[in-house]
Amino acid sequence: MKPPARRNRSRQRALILEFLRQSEEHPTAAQTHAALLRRVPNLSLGTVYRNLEVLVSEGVVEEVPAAGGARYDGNPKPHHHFICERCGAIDDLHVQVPQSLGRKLVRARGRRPTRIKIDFFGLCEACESHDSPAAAT
Amino acid sequence: MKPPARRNRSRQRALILEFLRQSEEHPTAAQTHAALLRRVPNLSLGTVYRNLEVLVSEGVVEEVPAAGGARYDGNPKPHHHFICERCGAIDDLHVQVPQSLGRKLVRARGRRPTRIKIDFFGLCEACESHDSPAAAT
DNA sequence: TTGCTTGCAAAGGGTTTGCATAGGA
DNA sequence: TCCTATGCAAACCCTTTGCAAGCAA
Repeated sequence: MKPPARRNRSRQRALILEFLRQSEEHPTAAQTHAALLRRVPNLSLGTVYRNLEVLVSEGVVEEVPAAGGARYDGNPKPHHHFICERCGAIDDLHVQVPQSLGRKLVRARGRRPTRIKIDFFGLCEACESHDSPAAAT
Repeated sequence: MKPPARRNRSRQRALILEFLRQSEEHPTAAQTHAALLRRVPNLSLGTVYRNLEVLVSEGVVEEVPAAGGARYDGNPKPHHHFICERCGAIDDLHVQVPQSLGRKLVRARGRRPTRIKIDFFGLCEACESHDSPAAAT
């Protein structure tokens, strides 16, 4: 089997998790690093990456592949995303997934999904209000 | 406005699109490059990237952000993905999305999604059959 | 003391870009 | 001819890794 890795507590890891939990913006590794630099002046980017990997493997943080680099989500509850097609901002959504979706899939393919993630694309509030008639793309 | 870029036909671009359309595996740029190298011996990776960008901007190819690099999907019809949690393989699915999903979202947030993408996670057939009791992760 | 963690810096891998040449309309 | 597209290689991220020193248990 796989013995759960023996780990020490580390201030850095705790701060990274805290930051991701209180953040709403699904930060990248670099953003996380920049934000924590104020509190841990010589925090290294490598440490951030290493700890993100640990947190993801522990299941307390989710890695979200995105154009321009992975983003990290400190929300442990299953949820979905609303992604702005203009600025790329990601918002958490807690929409209930109809059971029928999973059932359909089982019927269609004989596959049994363990997890379903839905991405809704559209304009976020900020971009929608900036959406003046003459605006360029 | 934005005058649609004037473009020449190019053998390379045509072949890239053809390859993505006939492929079922959502290839990466590198895989696309490797596959076409047989037919265009000195095709350059840069050309592949440049053309993928063009095809994506034309809407005939979809870019799928994924861990380990972007993947490209030549299927122009809206569809969803079944992603193997073990090997990362991506399968196209044509499950019908309940209208109610979008409606719920509009009610909950006042947002109007233009597009909904669903990722189903689980084990692909190959990985499921390899899933012997003593198998390591 | 033991061995997990960190910082730092170098190395990797994917993607983009500059430039001179080749090719399509 | 005019302008787009290509090939090649260097440049650019983002991410991973090696190593010696630091810290938790």
